[in-house]
Amino acid sequence: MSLRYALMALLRVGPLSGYDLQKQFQVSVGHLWHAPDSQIYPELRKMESEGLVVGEDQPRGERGTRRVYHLTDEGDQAYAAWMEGPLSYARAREPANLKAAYLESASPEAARAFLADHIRHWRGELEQWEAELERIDARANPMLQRRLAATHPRDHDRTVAFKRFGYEGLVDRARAEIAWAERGLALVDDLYGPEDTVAGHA
Amino acid sequence: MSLRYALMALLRVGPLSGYDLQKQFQVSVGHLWHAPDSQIYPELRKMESEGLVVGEDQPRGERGTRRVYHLTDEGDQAYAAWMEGPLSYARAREPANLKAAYLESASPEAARAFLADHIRHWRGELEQWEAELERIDARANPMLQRRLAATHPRDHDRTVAFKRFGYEGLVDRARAEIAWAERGLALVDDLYGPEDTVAGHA
DNA sequence: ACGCCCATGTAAGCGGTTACATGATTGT
DNA sequence: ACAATCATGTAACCGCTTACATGGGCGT
Repeated sequence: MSLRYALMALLRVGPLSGYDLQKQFQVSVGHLWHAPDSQIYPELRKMESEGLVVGEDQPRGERGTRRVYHLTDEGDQAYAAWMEGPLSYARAREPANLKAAYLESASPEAARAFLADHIRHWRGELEQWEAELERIDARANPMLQRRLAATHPRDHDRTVAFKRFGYEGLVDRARAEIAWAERGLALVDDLYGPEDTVAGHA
Repeated sequence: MSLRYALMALLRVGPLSGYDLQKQFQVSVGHLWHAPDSQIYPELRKMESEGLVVGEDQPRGERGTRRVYHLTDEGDQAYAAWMEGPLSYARAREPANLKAAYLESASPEAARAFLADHIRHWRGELEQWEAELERIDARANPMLQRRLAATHPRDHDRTVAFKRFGYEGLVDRARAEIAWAERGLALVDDLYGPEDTVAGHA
């Protein structure tokens, strides 16, 4: 239910073609709310049918066209309503914690592999988000630049500060997941004895 | 895709009727993986059709029946395969962080309300999970008691330790969310000036 | 007799995933 | 000429949500 608001957040700074929107999405708001292009195109059509955006077919070369989407007043109001209203929270559904709670039924090797993989996954996410934080601080993200160019300089610090704040939450999350899984590895050592090192084959 | 493994984790300690399973689910593994009863009954039927469980209709009173589910060998193996294999991770899709990153387009009041609500939500979750941690430490959860009764005393510490570990991750998460949102409230004060207190109407 | 709990679902719809499908344009 | 990338989708399926639906059993 949040995809459309993520899309509108981008369209609010100016019209974009479906393709450009999708590309910008992947390197900006897509870090916060993932969506593949195969979901974005249909969602735009659906939003158009609901009057939130209008699509304008523009010629491209001889035969090609590209569809440029503009946010409508109605879309702007829907976005504002989402921003002003409460968020609904989904109940917990955490596969990693679920599995962790029953690790006594896994082999020690599988338990270690699971935890190592958890660390690997969240380290990867952490890198992405930290890199994005740096781009935000440097005001280097193209979408952010467009956004700042479209707003009064007086509001720039606010815009940057909130963007930073949103990503900081993800960074905190990733760090917490990594720390948790590291404690898990120590716990496995405690319960089963330290791992035979890979080098210990001889 | 994890629901069936959550159900099998319970059925592994012994057969349960759909109803009992659903009830036990809500007060144990349901904290880690939420599912309403309207999802559990059909999932059990589906698992039966795949041979993971068998359902046995037992008479109840004169006309009533209850369907008692047993884990099959095939189900046990599927559970083991899940435990031994890797978990697949979903890409980030965090409505709260998404909204946070665009809070400059909300009124200060809405921003504060959002953050306060975030804190309220996660405090509620935190309470649940901390209460569950206490029940784990006291070995007071009925499902945990059944589980321990069905396993060798030598393995009890492990079982309890991993269950604790799983919930600790959720507790960490909740604390991180609360700390983040509190920083957010401070940030809003910084950016817009401190809130007029409710008492400040005079 | 009544109400609460036991007991088990169905149906419609939504958001998302995965895989597939097609063709035009631009730069080398 | 060819490749990369621009550009836009469709179709099938899956897990989950929400609301609705029904009836028996048991304790007071």
